[in-house]
This record gives sequence, structure tokens and C-alpha cells, in this order.
Amino acid sequence: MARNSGDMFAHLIAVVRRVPRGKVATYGDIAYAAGYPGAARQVAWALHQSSGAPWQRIVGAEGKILLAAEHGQEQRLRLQQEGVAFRGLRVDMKSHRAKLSDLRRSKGSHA
DNA sequence: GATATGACGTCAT
DNA sequence: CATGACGCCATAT
Repeated sequence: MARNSGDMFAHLIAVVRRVPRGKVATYGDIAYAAGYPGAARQVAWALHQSSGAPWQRIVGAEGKILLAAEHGQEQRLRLQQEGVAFRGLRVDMKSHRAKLSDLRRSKGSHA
């Protein structure tokens, strides 16, 4: 089976869209949860290519915002508006990092 | 097909 | 914590 990049982006974006409001995920987490460990860079590409996805909820490792200055400012503002708390220049991942088990597929644990 | 680039991640210094 | 280096993978030229 081919697994073309088109499928890859679709899966990546699907996972991105699963990140709940008020929470965030890292590029690596998205790639891993989508089934493409190591494709963290492609997550960024997927966000470029797609529109409508909650790009603001995707941050770098340790909750660091990687976007360029102005866009980074916008991302931070948007996250704060969603209720995400910051710790210096990073998101308070300790409280706002989405769980991989929550991103993998809906369903999941049922209690 | 090769080289350079990028909203990455981890490790070493 | 900042910088440099390497690994990873798709895109642009």
C-alpha cells in the first residue's frame, strides 16, 4: 500500500483536529499519534498545506512556540484565549499537553 | 536524481 | 540556557 504523502497529511491533519480546545500537542506527538514517528517536520508542512486546522495548538518540544515572531505572538494570544497557560515563553505542558491515547483515535478508553 | 530548505527532536558542548 | 551537529522526511528548484 502506498502511503502517499497525501495520506500522510490527511492523517496528520486528522490528529491535529483532534486536539481539544484549551490543550496543545507537539509536532512529534502529532506525527507519532498519526502513525508516522519521526515525521514531525511534515506536521508543519501539513499545517501549511491545509486550512481550517487548529494550527495554534501545535507547539515545539517542551511547549516552545516555533513560529516566526509575529505569527508566534498570534499563536500565543490565541492559546491564551483558549485558556492555555504559559510559563515564560513556553506553554504549561504539564497541564495542557494532550495525551497520545486521546489523539490516536476517538474511542478509546471507555472508562 | 542531487542540493537546499523547513512552524522538528534529541544529544553534545 | 545558547549553539552546533546529526537524524528524519516531504517539498522546491
